[in-house]
Amino acid sequence: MAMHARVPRPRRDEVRAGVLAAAATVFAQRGFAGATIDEIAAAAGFTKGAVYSNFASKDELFLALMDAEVSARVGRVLADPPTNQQAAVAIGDRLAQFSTEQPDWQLLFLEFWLRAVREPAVREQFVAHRRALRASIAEAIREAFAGDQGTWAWSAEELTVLALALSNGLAIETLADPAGIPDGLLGRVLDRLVDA
Amino acid sequence: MAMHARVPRPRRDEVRAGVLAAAATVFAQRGFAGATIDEIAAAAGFTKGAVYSNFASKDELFLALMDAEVSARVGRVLADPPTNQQAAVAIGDRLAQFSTEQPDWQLLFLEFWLRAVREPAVREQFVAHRRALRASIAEAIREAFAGDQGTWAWSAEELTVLALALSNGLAIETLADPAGIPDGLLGRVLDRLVDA
DNA sequence: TGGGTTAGATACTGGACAGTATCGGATACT
DNA sequence: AGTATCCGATACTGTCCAGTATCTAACCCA
Repeated sequence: MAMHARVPRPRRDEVRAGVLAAAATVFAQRGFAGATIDEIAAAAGFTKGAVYSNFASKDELFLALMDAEVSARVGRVLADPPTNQQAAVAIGDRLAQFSTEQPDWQLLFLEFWLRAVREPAVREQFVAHRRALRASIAEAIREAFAGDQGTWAWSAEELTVLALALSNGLAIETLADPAGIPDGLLGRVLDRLVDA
Repeated sequence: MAMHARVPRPRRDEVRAGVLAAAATVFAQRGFAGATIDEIAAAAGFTKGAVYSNFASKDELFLALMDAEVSARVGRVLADPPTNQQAAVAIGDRLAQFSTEQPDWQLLFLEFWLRAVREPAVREQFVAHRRALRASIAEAIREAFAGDQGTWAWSAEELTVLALALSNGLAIETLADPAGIPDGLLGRVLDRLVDA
């Protein structure tokens, strides 16, 4: 007669979190279409059943993932706001870090973006998140440079858009061809852009 | 006895060109994975057989498409080179036009990029194209600003990378959320970057 | 003009995968 | 303890689609 070790079942939210984490890496590695629910489940140490027990569909899993990831980034950009003249550079470096430290995220971000452009439901969420992110950064910039903005060629919003665009654009070039792109370019550009 | 109208068969290169054109729109609309050979063939007015008669696989079709598209862009960026102080702005505007006039291509470009990051064979071609493009633009910049470079904060290569990154980054933001991004930003930034 | 060749059309195959139906064991409540 | 409920595992289904085998009409050259 076999002994049965008493193995408590993982709690539901642990399962959900595990699936989300696995989904992040698998989606990033394979792309949305290339990723399979089976692989995501296996990577999380579960089976397909667990995934469908927690998420209604592949799309919903994807959206939930986007929700979680973007919220986390917004938090990181806002945390510990720089308050001196180097704020723009600091923000630039922080943005650049996202890409270099976690290239997976850059891939995921573009996957989100591609789906957002093609599917209205995804797009709505994406745009909302993106605007929130921009508003947060613009506010941080405004605070950091309080009283100084008259001398700028840019509004805080424009500078935000530029920083994000540069960050993403450079990340794209860098991820595909690291050798071709000089380091620290983002910081230098931002510095020059805010240098009155 | 039925009459047979004499319908000449389209020439081979016409078929190939038609398939490539159809592939551009279908891939852009559906993404690489979402696009089917059947749909591409139908959009071109042919059947799957015609596609496989001209291209060995879906991957090769995609690569051929990128080849054609990128070559065309390089040509357009280099054609009629601006030779005055406004060169950077002109180049910036020209790049921005690509995204606004033909958003489809921006989608394709990113789709291709995602594939390049994930698949070494694709990546090789991508990097080669990208470097050729950068070299061409850098050369054009150098010619346009001949004798003037000593005063720059950037090398021609750096300026090229910045222009491309800004172009792509801004296109990403704009395509997802046109309302949130001011017009003409790219030109203004480039102007400021080269303003000694 | 006829026979060989080319190239696109048609019909089919095999595999992959999202989603579902059902099962059974763990948990929770009395 | 006994019973109901939850939730993940397992097994299955239906569909979609890349790629292929085969066919045939148009092309081309002698």
